[in-house]
Amino acid sequence: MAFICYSFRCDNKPYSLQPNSLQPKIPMTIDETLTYDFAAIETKWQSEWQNKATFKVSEDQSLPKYYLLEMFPYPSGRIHMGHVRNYTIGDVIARYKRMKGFNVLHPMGWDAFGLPAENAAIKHNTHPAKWTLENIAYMKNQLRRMGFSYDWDREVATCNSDYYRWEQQFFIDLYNKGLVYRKMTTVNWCEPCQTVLANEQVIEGACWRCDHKVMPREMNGWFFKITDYADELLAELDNMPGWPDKVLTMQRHWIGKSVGASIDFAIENSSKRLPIFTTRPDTIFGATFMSIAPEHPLLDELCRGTAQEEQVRTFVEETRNAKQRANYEDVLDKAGVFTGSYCLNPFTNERLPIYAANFVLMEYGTGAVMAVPAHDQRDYEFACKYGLAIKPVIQPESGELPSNAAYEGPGALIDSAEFSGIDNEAAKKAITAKAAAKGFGKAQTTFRLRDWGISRQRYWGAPIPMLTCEACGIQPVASADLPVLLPTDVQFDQSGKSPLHTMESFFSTTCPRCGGRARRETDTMDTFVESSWYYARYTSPRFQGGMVDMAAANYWLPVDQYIGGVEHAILHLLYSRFFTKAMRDVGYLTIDEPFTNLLTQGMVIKDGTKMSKSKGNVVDPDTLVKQYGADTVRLFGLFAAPPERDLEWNDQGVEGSSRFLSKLYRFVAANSSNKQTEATPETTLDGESRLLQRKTHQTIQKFSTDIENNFHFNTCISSVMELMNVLTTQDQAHPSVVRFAIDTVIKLLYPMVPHICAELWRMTGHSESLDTMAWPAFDPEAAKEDELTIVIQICGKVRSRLQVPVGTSEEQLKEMALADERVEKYLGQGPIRKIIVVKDKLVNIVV
RNA sequence: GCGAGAGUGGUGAAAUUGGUAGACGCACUGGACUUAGGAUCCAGCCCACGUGAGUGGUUGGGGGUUCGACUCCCCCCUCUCGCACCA
Repeated sequence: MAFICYSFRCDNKPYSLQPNSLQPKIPMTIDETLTYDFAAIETKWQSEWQNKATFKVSEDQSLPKYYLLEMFPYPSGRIHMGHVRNYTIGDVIARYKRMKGFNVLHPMGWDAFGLPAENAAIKHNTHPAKWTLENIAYMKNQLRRMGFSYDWDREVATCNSDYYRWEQQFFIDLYNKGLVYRKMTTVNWCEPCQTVLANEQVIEGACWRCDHKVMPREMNGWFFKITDYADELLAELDNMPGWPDKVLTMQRHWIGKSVGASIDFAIENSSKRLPIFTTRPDTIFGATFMSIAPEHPLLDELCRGTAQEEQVRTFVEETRNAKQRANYEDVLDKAGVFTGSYCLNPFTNERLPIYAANFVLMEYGTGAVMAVPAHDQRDYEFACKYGLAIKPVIQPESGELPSNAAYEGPGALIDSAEFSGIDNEAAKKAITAKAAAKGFGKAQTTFRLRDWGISRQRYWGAPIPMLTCEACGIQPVASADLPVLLPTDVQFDQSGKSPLHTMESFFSTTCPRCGGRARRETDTMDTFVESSWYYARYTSPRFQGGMVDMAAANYWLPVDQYIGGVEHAILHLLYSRFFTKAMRDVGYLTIDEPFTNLLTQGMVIKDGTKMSKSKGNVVDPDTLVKQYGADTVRLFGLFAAPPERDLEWNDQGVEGSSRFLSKLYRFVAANSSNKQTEATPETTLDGESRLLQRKTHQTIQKFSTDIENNFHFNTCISSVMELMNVLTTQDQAHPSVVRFAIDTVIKLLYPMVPHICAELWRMTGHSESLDTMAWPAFDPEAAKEDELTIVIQICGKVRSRLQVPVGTSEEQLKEMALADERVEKYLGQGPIRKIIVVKDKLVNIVV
């Protein structure tokens, strides 16, 4: 093939061809036709994709479907490198799956409700809707500029009433099913955000959004009964091989199932009973006292009139203050106080003093714990501090009981009446059974998971479709009255308090049941409610008959591949799983789980830490795209690290990617006259032609394997770089082989860098669209090596190498190895003990 | 404290079932072409010794299994993430 050489000079005069070996193999140019003008190319193809609606999809029963989804962004103003990485990974998969013959759903939308909009509105004296919509317009343009292949016809913005009205309907559906309830309880309050947070939104004791310490507060709020699904949410995790173990583990832990028993202890001189939950009913004969939470509702009654009453009240007050002061990491020293009352162990009738203890949590179990200091470390420490009895009832199989700690391991029961001698696991069942038979206990499973509190005291969210009638009490809004529109004519004050709370035109309404005066709920829903079902809405985003059109949902769902940050391992991913199950039970969906495969991509970091404005290490995608083009930015993000790992941003690395694309462009452009040649390789080839042909097929194989194997795009790209290195140096190869190699490179790289590939595809004379091209297949025969390098080891150390034809027998290899000069040199001393031959790999001679 | 994951050149990272450690990049060094080079091309590039051929060492540290270990087992160190007295 001929190489055209131009110099890259300001005067633009080509220099003459030089015959020496230093002659550039790749032409350099600023000639208009050969310059990689990424800006023009990218704009051109983006317009074409948009004008031709290339990525618009519909339900086509004749094709296998593939639903690819990336976590939709919050329209904060501009996209950041994390978005770019997330969406690039997704786009590669979407384009790749299309080439593999799938009908690919690849939608995009906006998680558009939320606090930043409201705060920005207060600060700039504008409206959250305006701020949000402007951000969406800007960011959408940024995404277009990246060349992502979305079906924009399915775009969804959750702040649109067309979206949230169905969420309100669903809220009512859940209310009617008893899966929504209202209660007064201690909630997590974030003062700067002026709102309540769900447990999942409290990270290390602080607000997930503003990082401010969360304080307890007594409040009324609406709850989703996610705990009704705790068992299913947990059990299904065992059946989700497409999710990373890390996420499965985190969810298991969060749901936190404990199997045990609840047992009622009678209170002395009272008709009331004190129920406890324990995972160790086998140790009940070792209970020597009772611990209850300072917030326990019976505490007041237990201490009233006793000598200890004053002390108890002081203790409760002090504990509350200490908890408020404490930091997340602090474990308070165990402390407690005798209440003055006793309860009775139902198995022994022993009197157990009841203590209020600061380490007992009211939110878990029953808020009361039977204390077995011999077999629980916390109780042990407490007993030591207050001089309470320690009574061992489990004997370890071997060895003695520890003298200065609780023994929490297995063993046989001792001093436990008729259960003595029984293995403790068997005793758990036997003791629970007896308690149940006698009517003072039962087997019980307790979860760590709490119900999801979704009331938010802010404005910019979906109104909760409930009201309180003066006569009928709490009522859902009538379906016919939906949506409950979020009013737009509102005035904000600097405090952040929601204008809805004082807006009579909004909250003043009538009861759908009796027509009397009623007050609307003025809290709005947690924005995580919107993101818990958007993936379902994308299947039929304009459907006016409900949340989803079931036919479309049945075709597309579940999501085949979901991609997003691991920070949502619990929050969003747990809520979405719950929503899918609840939607199924209401009758909107038929699936059990929303996301078959989950890819949690790593963070984009720079200088060792996550990019953030406060650290001043952010890289702006716009600047990069302007400087290098979208394809280069995409390529670098894919090449620098595998998707699940953190990506260290490196400006010089971006240069490298840019260089590679320029080189590719120049090379293909220089060879684009090679149009007439058939793109099929000839059957018998030799020399450089054979070498290039083999490398091409090997690259298809390697690339296809790596993309299927956890989307390891970084090694995919290196394999194409290797092919390019061969392609640009083997200038004696037959034009048809070169042509085939070039076509292959373009097809392989297309999902990653679609603009340049589309351009080169056309430049090389193809009339069909690359967007609908099939993924290249490789010929295993053509990929086969003729010769192999066999390593010769002596005692495991590499001493020599042999070039042999493929298929050389083990015997031959052995002979050749022993005949090798370099081997002889090493075999001077000692007899050969053994020779290990690994076919096509190595010969190891042990002396 | 409990749970999960990770430690490989100057650097980002590669290494089928245990079988040539460091592919592919970046940075760096030398050279070519140049008025110039931040473009492009050629070459070198794990460490130590040696002009060289070569020799020895090297995947956080220490042991083990094996003909052979980045890979498997045990102990230790460091880092990251999740959980936070869950009875």
